[in-house]
Amino acid sequence: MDTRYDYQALEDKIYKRWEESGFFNPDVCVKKGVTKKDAKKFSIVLPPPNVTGNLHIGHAAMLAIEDIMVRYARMNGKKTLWLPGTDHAAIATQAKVESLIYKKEGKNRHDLGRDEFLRRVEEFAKESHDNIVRQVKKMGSSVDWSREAYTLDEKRSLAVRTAFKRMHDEGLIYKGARIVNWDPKMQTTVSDDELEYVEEKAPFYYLKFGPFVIGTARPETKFGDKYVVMHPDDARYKKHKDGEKLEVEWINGPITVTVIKDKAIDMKFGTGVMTITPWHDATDFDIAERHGLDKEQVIDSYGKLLPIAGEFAGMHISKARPLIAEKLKAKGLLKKTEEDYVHNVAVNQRGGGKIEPQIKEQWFIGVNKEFVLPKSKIKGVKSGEKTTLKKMMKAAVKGNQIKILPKRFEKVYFHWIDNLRDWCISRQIWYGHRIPVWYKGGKTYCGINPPKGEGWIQDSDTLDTWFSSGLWTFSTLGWPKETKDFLEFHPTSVLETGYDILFFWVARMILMSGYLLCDIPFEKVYLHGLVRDAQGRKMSKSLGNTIDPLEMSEKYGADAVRLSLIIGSAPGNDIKISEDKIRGYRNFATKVWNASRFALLNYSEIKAKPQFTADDKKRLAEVSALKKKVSEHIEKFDFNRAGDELYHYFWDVFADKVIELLKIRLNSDNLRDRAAAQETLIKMLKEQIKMLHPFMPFVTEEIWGLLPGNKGKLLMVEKWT
RNA sequence: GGGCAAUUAGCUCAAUGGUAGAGCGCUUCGUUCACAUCGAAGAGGUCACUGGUUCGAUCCCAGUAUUGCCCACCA
Repeated sequence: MDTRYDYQALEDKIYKRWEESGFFNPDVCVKKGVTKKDAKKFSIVLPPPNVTGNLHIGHAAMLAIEDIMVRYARMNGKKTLWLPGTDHAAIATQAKVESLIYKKEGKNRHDLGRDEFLRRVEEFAKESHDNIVRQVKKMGSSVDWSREAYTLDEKRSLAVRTAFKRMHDEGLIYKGARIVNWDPKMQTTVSDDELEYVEEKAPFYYLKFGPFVIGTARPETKFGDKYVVMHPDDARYKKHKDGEKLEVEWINGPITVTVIKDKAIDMKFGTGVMTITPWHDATDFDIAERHGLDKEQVIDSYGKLLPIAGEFAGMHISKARPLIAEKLKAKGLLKKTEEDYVHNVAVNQRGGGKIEPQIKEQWFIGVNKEFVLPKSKIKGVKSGEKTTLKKMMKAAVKGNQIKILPKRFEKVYFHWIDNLRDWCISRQIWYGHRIPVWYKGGKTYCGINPPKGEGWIQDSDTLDTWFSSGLWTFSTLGWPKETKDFLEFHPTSVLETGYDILFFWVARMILMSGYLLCDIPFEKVYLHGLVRDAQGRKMSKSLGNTIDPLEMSEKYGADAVRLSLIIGSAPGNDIKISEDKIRGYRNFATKVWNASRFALLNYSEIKAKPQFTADDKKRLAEVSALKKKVSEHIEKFDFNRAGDELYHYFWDVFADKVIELLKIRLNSDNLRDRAAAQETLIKMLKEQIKMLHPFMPFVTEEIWGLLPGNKGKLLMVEKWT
């Protein structure tokens, strides 16, 4: 046994042994007798990484946490499935490939055409996938590769089309002209959750509008204005009655406007009066809907003004804005300009442009539309009783059927549902699941397979990537077929992911599973924090503070990287990491190795019957007590404390005290005493190696195989107790 | 505007109703003895502040301050 633990040489070899054993697959475990046939299940799906490139340190944290749960469950005799896969990440992947191609060849997707472009994306996705698989393996993740899935593969596509059709036929999915977040750069809609707000400084104009003064940062939207809105309780405008008509001199001449009273107006903001642009603003759209007002388009999909803008038609809004302000000024309509007004501008999170709200024909999932669950397994939703997606999503968590940990995120979840609007699921991008709807003449057909007959044209839109992710807990198990896997492993035991995708993903899974299966997708949700640098800053390429888990694994071993991501951060809190911290845990791995080496060097087959001292018994009892504590912590998802206890017992007590005290007795002439010392040492070590396995699987597996009586055995399927 | 969290050693963070812990850093000493990727010893903290509950509060409660995050909104 070498002085040093050579993780570089060993980790890949160990992973290969695990893979070849087949024990990542629960069926093999049953077949080979390491798991009982009727054992309880423990199932978890891997949150599929996007095929946009490499795994980052956040993925490593996720893999470490999940692997601890999975290895613990497996060692406890559960029928354990950890199902891996990757996500096609529609818009993110398309944006990435588009930009790569543009940089390299100066071409955009339209230059290449849909087929060729998709071929390129697939090529990129494949490479990215292979890379991800390599990295997942490198971290020691005990996932069942035989069941690997991709959100865009054939089986998952069938699930998507089936889900779409069922929701479409129920009327939950509908096509409608509603206001959406339009990204003029990517030329697609994005959902509310995909927006990011950035502060922007812009001039803020106060304009004379008949007897009123209105404020705006966007004069370019004002061409179609013909309604002026104020709060019904606003005393200042009491004399103006709802529905009153006024003649007003405006940008391109006199217009007739109608007074509207609506409670959405904030009396304290500006003058308490505003004009509305229903086509280009969500709040305005809602007001217009409430009062049945006309909606007019002013800006086109590319951000250019339409003929309604008169002389400004065809001009891009960014260019037109100052010119319009000038014209207003010349006409004496501009009362005041506030420079450097700070407001938030919505931007497409996925590398897109500034959002221009537009009214568009899109596909939506109606979250307030009533339907009936035939055979509800969700507490709080009765079979045959009317419910809505919103109500159902709430009920699943409210009844404690799904537990979200840490518990504070339950509130966040409820709050999000309260604010939820219909989910826009269509995207005008090419990479993704094509909407399973076909048109011919005036006819529309929605089906799992294309309609028979000539001349049908499929809807050109694709689905929001989260539509397919929402099905992940069961599409990966074979749904819509009632497979053995599906019956055995669904609902899954735990869903573990970062709190940043609680809405995007966790909530959508509850929605999909609830409607399609009348059941919950998972029993528990454990949310981990975001990984930050030693100063608590977000890791980003521009800050240059990223820590690459692969590079760190090469340098210090995957076990060290895993421990550094687990220990020292409380559940749900952000995880701080630094190279120093990783080095610290590398030292621990070396410590474990050396202590084991010492135990082995001092082990011999002694015939004498060991005569244990009171101290020996006390130590062995200590280790049992430790196991109890560690088990409790793991079951409560408190991996930090479990790891911390193990670390300190091993180092401070076992290595520094116990071994030192046993040294004399290990050379004793009293054979019975010597045997007792040896036994105590090996037993304590074995127990600790076992307990450490979920946390640092590589070094412990290697040591296990070297311990007496373990030749050829695999620690990963040893019994925990 | 609403909500959530944090505030503990030089730095980054844990834990706990009974005069505080770790990693890294720092100081001193120590390598024939598993390990210098080490060991031993040590310095370093009115646990943000103010009240309250309690025999006792860093921990529970209320308030204040600062920081961070989430949601809504900014016409």
